[in-house]
Amino acid sequence: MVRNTKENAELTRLKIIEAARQSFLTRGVSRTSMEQIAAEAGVTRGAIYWHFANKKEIFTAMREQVFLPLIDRMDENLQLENIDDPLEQLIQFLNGTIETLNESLETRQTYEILMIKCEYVDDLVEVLDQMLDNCARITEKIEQLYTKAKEKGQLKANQSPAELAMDTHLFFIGLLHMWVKDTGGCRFRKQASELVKTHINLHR
Amino acid sequence: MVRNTKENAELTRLKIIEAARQSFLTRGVSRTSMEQIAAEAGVTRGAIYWHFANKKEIFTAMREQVFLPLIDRMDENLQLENIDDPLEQLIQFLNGTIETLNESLETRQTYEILMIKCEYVDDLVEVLDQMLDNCARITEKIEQLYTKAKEKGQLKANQSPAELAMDTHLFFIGLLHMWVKDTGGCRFRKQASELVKTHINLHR
DNA sequence: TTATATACAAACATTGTTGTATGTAAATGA
DNA sequence: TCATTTACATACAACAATGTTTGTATATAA
Repeated sequence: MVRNTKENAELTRLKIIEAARQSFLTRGVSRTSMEQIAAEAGVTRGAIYWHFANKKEIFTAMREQVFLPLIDRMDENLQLENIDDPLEQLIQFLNGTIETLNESLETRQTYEILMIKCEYVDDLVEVLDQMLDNCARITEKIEQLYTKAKEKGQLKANQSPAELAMDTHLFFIGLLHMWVKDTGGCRFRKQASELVKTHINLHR
Repeated sequence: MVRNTKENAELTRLKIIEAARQSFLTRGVSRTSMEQIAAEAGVTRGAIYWHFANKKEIFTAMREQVFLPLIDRMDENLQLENIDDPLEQLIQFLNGTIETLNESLETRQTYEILMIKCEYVDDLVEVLDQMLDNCARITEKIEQLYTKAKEKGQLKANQSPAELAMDTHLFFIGLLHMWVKDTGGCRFRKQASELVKTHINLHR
């Protein structure tokens, strides 16, 4: 059988992405060859070059598979109307990300690849820029929550929402990095959500 | 001239490391070939293979050039005797790292390579482990400082030094990452030391 | 002063990798 | 039903990279 149906074709496309993720994870993005991805997916390079122009396109597809839904989730999760406990909302948003990491293998693996199995050079620098933009958006959202919290008197005095948001955001970036690098699973992964609560409570 | 003196040989060794750093920075560690490093250093691959067994050894040498002195600095900078303002000491320690990044090009470049131009696979995973160990040591030091601060009544009540240390450490990891990724230099690099002060003051 | 080790350069052999071009059977549309 | 895409597999060409080997002029030590 040389030609598959449309559905099967989409299936092999997904198989290729999955195979790429596994290969990226064990060999790193640069050192992974198309041949290795093909072998892992049980197809030939021909199939890959049919679905993707090059390795970067597979990489992008893999990334979007995880991040497009995540961005959607963020947008709906951080609606500002009808919030009666902004700080609790913030905790749940941050811990929601941790939860996703815990529950979804592909999310976990993709984060790990993006953080420590990928070199941001040439065409991939734009990916970094996108991630920075995303970070800026998250900081804004956090700041809005802190503003609400301040209005409701949840915060200690003399703390500006902007400063708090930056502090929380940097904390969370650090936490995510340690969470991902802690592949042993002992030091950070287990207590991550506790750390989030502690952090927010420092601002109460 | 085929054979150099000892001194000149050491000089070419350094030239090779420097060339590697430049190449790693622009092409990433994996995509950098020995030939490219050689060209950048103005020597042949023969010279490189004389001084180093492979690319990983160059990488390690580059890393040690920056991190061995840095660890020394940390050890002497965080002596616990005769501290009368632990929180101020902590601020100065953290900002000292920021300062080093600002002043030393090679430190800056090495950090950037380690963070976003390097894939931690195979033999390089041990490098990650070393970095995690180092992180743990730093957290300990920070905790000791917070303990001192608590003894001196510098902290708000009901905050454990261990929790504060973890919070500060994660904050700082996040800050360093954003500092490095902020190659434009606008968003984080300029206000980094202000952010550190703000963060610590949140605990006062 | 001479033998030997040093600090490389140059050439070699092997293997890996990429993109493309070609082939082809089956699915799909008219 | 037949022409045309589609969804791949296979083969090809060209290059890139690595590690090793060999060659060699010169420091250096004895």
